[in-house]
Amino acid sequence: MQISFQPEILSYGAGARLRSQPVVLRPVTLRKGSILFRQGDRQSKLYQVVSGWMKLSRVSLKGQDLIVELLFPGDHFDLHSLLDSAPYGFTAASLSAHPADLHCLHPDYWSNPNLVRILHQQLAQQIRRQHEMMAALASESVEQRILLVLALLARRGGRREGSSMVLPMPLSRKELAELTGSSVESTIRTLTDLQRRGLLHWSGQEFRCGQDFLNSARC
Amino acid sequence: MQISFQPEILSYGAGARLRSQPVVLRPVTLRKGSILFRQGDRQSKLYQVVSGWMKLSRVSLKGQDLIVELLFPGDHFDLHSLLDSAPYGFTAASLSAHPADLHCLHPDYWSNPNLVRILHQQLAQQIRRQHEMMAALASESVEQRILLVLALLARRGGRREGSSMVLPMPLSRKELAELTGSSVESTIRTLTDLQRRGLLHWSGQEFRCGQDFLNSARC
DNA sequence: CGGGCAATTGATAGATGTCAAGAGAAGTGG
DNA sequence: CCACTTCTCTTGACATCTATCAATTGCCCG
Repeated sequence: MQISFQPEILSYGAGARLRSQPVVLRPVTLRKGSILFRQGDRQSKLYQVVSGWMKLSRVSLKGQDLIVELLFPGDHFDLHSLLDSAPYGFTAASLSAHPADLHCLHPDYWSNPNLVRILHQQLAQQIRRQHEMMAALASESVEQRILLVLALLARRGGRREGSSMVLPMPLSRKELAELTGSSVESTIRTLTDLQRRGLLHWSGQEFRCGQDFLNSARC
Repeated sequence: MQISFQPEILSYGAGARLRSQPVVLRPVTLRKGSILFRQGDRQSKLYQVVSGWMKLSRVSLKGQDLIVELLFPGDHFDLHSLLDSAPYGFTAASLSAHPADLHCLHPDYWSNPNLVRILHQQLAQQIRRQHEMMAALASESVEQRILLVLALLARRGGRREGSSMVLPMPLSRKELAELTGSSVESTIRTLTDLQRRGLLHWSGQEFRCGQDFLNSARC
């Protein structure tokens, strides 16, 4: 079952049209779980997520994957590989359970002031989310880290239903573990524990939990 | 004893001189361990580290501090608070054992293309370091995380002496713990363990270790 | 039908946080 | 200059969280 999710594709304003150039170079479609580029690749392009979700992940010394960033419709990547021209520090792929549609943008994005403003905004928010995740990884329990991810998903794709929140869970258990920096087993144990305590319910790819429960993830 | 450390203060090129405006608005001097701004403050200025070290830290839910970024002479901050105009997400302070000198830069930095290029470079490197640290926090031991910090200090202020590296350790044990996301006790235990195994020696604020030992921290 | 993968549960070991206590260093005030 | 306080650094004992290993189930896909 596909989760409906209204994309917030941003318009680039008059700047692009005035120069009568198309901003979108070409569309890209990814099957579920397929890789767009790999850690170490050298080309640096600008993509925008149109539908579906993308994950940016790196492998650690021990061969474990860590999802460094989760991308939603409207998000651009990779912003910082544009700033320096170093090779990609991570692998970009669609989530294992969902296909994704992307736009590969025209290389002269820097001449479009509207787009540049959007990119700067997204870059700053990305850094803030990373700080939050670093703090959580450093000093909080697996439960708190999962809560943080749930709060993120609620912000980006959740809807209220009475006093509870319904949020999409496009991630497999393995991906959720890679995003929270814990093992699959610990992640599952924590989820079932939350369900047993009546704080969280799920069916298929939808999670449901109390509003105040999510708020306890605030930093 | 003060550690000598050659600052790599970058020149801003002809752009600033051409407009015959001074880039440096005013100098700032911080005593050891004093706070420049706090998490939640709303003013967003651009500073450059001239001498000494700065730390950017945030407090987690449990009241623990985590050092999110360590700044060396030549580094600018806070770059991403300039991009959006949200309040600071962390507290900026000099290290507890060293004073620091800063430059508060003129607010029209965006019109200086040379400076913008430098800022973009530093921003990208900062994000890459954060990804590295996130991966380390998620899946590596305290020893590996300390090694990562030592490698960083070696890159930024170390010197070779024969086959071994001598590197400055401006951080107190507490700060080193906050930077590696572990408790002070675990940090100390790991350090003494490394010394007992003959891999690391220290006297005062200088650490000495083998080159190949540091290389084992590479990702 | 069979193979492979995701999800789940149990048992166990190991790493690390927490608490407690003491030594040393540094700052402060008389 | 000396007592006093305060903070950092250090070590030990212990509890607890979480990774790891192992095994089972169920599902999807060929």
